Parts: sequence; C-alpha cells; structure tokens
Amino acid sequence: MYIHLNLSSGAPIYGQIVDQIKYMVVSRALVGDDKLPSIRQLASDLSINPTTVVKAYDELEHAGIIYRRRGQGCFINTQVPSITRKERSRLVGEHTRSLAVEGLRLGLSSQEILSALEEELNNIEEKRK
Amino acid sequence: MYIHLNLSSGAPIYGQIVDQIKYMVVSRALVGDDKLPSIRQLASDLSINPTTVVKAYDELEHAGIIYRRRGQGCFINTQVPSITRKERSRLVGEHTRSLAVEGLRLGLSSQEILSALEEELNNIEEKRK
Amino acid sequence: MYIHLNLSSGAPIYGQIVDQIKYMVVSRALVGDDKLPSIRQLASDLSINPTTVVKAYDELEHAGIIYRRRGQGCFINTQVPSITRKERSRLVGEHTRSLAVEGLRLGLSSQEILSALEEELNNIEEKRK
Amino acid sequence: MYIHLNLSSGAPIYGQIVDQIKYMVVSRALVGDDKLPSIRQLASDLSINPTTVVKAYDELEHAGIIYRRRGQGCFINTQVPSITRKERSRLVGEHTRSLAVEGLRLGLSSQEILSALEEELNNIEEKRK
DNA sequence: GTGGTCTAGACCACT
DNA sequence: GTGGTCTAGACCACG
Repeated sequence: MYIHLNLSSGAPIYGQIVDQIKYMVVSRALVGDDKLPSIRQLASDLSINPTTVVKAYDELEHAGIIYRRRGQGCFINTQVPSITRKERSRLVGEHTRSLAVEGLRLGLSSQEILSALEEELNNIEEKRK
Repeated sequence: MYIHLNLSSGAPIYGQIVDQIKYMVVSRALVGDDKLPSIRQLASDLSINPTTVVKAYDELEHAGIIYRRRGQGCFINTQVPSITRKERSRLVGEHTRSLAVEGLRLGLSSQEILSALEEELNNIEEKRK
Repeated sequence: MYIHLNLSSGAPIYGQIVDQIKYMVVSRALVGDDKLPSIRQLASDLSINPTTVVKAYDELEHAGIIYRRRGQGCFINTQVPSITRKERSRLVGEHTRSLAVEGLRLGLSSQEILSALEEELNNIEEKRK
Repeated sequence: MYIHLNLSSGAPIYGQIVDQIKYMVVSRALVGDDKLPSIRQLASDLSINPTTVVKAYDELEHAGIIYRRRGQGCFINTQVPSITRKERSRLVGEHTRSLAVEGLRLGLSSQEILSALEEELNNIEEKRK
C-alpha cells in the first residue's frame, strides 16, 4: 500500500492518509476484508508519529470504511458506505468553484481551465487501468 | 456587498471572506478601485471581531487583490498581479488535481466532473457580462 | 516648487512632503526667506486634504526649517539646523543595513549592490548641478 | 537566537522581529531547516504578546523565508524564493533610492555613503564565513 | 472617520 | 507540546 505524504501542503497528515485510503477503496486497490498495515508499521514507513495514524484509522472507522479486530488489526469493510447525492454535490461544488475562481483570477480562459482539468482526469484514468 | 458566513462549517471566517471577495472580483461584481466596506463596518455587519476582518484584508493585500489607503479605506486593485508562468501553473495545478481526485473519489465520472466545472465557469462568465 | 507624491507607497503623505522640502533645502533649491506655497494652494495642487499640509508644515516648523508670519505665510529659515553626528549615523545606518540585507537576501552580490547604489547617487548628483 | 527590541522607537515590534530574522538569514546565523523558537517561547522571552510573534512569523512566511509545520514549529526555508528579475530590481531599487536620498539629505557625500554601505556589507560577509 | 498595532485570554487542531 | 483562529478592548497614526 503506497501512501504519499505532502508535509508542506498545509493539509493535515491524518487527513491525507484518510483521503488516500478512501481513494484506494473507490478505485478497488483495496477491497473488502483486506488488511491495513498496523499502526506502528505505517507510522514507521511514513516516518510520522503513531498517534497520527491512530487518528486517521479512527476517522476511517467512524466513516464506516474500516473495522477493527482486537489483536489482529484493521480491515476494509465489505460494504462501501453510501454518500447522499446532496452531500456529494456540496463536496464537489466547493472544489469546482475554487478551481474556477482561482483560474480566472490568474487570467486563464474558461477553455484553458477545462483543458487543464481534462488532462488531469486523463492522467488519473490512465493509472486506474 | 453581501458576504455570507457559515460559522459552523469549520472553515476559518477570514478565509470565507477572502474567498467570497475573490469570487466577486472574478465575476466583476467588484472592479478596479471599488471601495470595500471599512474594517469596522464589515465586522459590525457580520457580527464578528474587527481583527478577523483585518486578517482577511491582509490576505487579500498580500495576494495583490486589494490596496489600502490610510484614513481612506481599502480598494480593489486595477491590475492583475504579475505572476510567473511557472508559479501560475503550480497554483492552478493544485486546484485541478484536488477537484479531479475528489470528484473521482466520490464516484463521479470524468464527464460529470467536467460538466460541473463547465457549469460553474458559465455561471461566472454570465455574471461578467 | 515640485512635490511628487507616491500615494501607494505606504509612506505617510505629510512625511513625503516634509522629506522633499528638507531635500530642496539641502540641495539649495530653496534658500533662506523663500516663501512656501500657502497651505490651501499646496493642498489643491496635490489634490490632498489641507490638514495634511498643515501637519507637514507643523513638523517643518518644529524641526526649525521654516518659520511662519501671521497673515503672510511660511518661509524658509536662514540657518540650516544642525544634526548631531550621532543622530546622523543612526539615521543613515538604518538605511544601509536595510539595503544590504534586502539585496543579499534576494541573491545579489555585494558588488552588484554597491554598483546599484553608485548609479543612484550619480543620477541624483547629476540633477543637483 | 538573540533578538533585541527597541520598544520606544515607534517601529512596530513585529517588524523589528522580521528584520532581525532576515538579518540572521543573510548572515547565515540561521540556515535552511533551522528551527525558530516557538511562538509562545519567543513571546515569553521578549515579554510580548504571542499574537505579535504570530504576525512576525506570518510576514516571514509570506516572504518565503520560513515554513511552518503544525505541531512541530517554524523552520527556515532552504531555497531562496524565486522572484522575477523585474520584481527584484524594484525591491532593491526602493532601498537604494532611500539610502541615497537620506544620506545626501543629511549632508554626507556620495563617497561617504558608499563607504558606509561597503562597511555594512563587509560586516555581513565576514559573519557568513 | 480610516487603518495599524498591541494586549490578554480563550478554544481548537495537529503531532 | 506545537501552531491556528477568534474575541474584546485599547491606543496610536493618518487624512
């Protein structure tokens, strides 16, 4: 399991872990009952504080994405939790707006911004295969 | 000038102000040399502390979006701040990636994400006329 | 008498007026008993508030550079006030340090910084003739 | 790290901190990834309010001189911030002009001003070794 | 009236 | 422990 941290991005480390594990679940890199690395192991791999990993796993458990077996570790849930359509459009809406505003503010045309996004999406789709 | 705060969102108040003023600038609801509400006035309108508004205006000034005249107030800058091409693509790149990843993570197709962005851009372009 | 204001520099307007009048005195563009423009006149010429000019003239009078004749206006003093050597080196010292620090911080060599200063000094000397 | 405040100079405290840290960076008393004192620590050492230190560190971060890691502290940046040649000459130009004008205004000769700058630069170069 | 700075003290998020 | 945000209230500088 590869997790890439950006320590200088300002985004919380535990949040980056949560996001990337969610991503692996959605893209089926992780499926039901797969075992996650132990807290100590992951903390050591990423050279971060174990409590940070604890916080990430707590959040994933709370979101219904993983479950814990005492003495055995953490595992991916079989059922992917559903997100309401409303919640989803709110989440995506924030990002669309921020991209649109920043791009136009920096003098790009709508067309250029769309192209940049398309390119990014193609990149990711490619990796998913 | 209407600013709407979401006090329970967890997003910093000063950041919400910054984002909304940036939005008004790209959508041309605010143009060069328009006067912003005074710090005290805006703080009073939003029922928040003046120093919070100061922090928002600080950010906007650092970003080159507004300028301040002592004893007179704060105003929108006429010229788009000059940024290197490299810097610009870095800034926009962060936003494109985050939209792409979030959208796909939430189960949207590339096509749906592009459409959402296109709609947002059209919205803004419409207001600019 | 030409005074050039930089309204966007952050430096107080009254201070810019004071500095430039001091400069004219030192460079003999203004000499003993020359009459300064009236407060209203100067304020109108510079499109600024008369009270700002009042503040500048107050400071010049306090510094012993000008004197007032009721009903007649303000005039340059014959004796140039002396500055202590200590005071002078303190004032200049602040500026030398700030130029040295900023220049080196931005990656210039000592030689480049000295050349830039030499050029600036030559420019000014030229105008003084 | 020694910072000396002049509380009666009229110069803002946060600015004095910024200037002195910049000085330590150019004279290599502080180098890449050095840890700055924590906000609370420095505030306590200087007997000032922590928010004043926050403001100083904000400025330094905006200037690209330091970076912050939540829960860890503030650190000196390794790389010199990239600035356009145009921007750089504007920044240095302001300081050269102000030194030139102030020096001449106070009755120094061009030669004396250049010598003062040279001495300051030598001082810093010496410390860098 | 405007913005600029500072204090004292609080609560939260992150490691 | 670290930094991040916010409040309440004060005083100063400027136009």
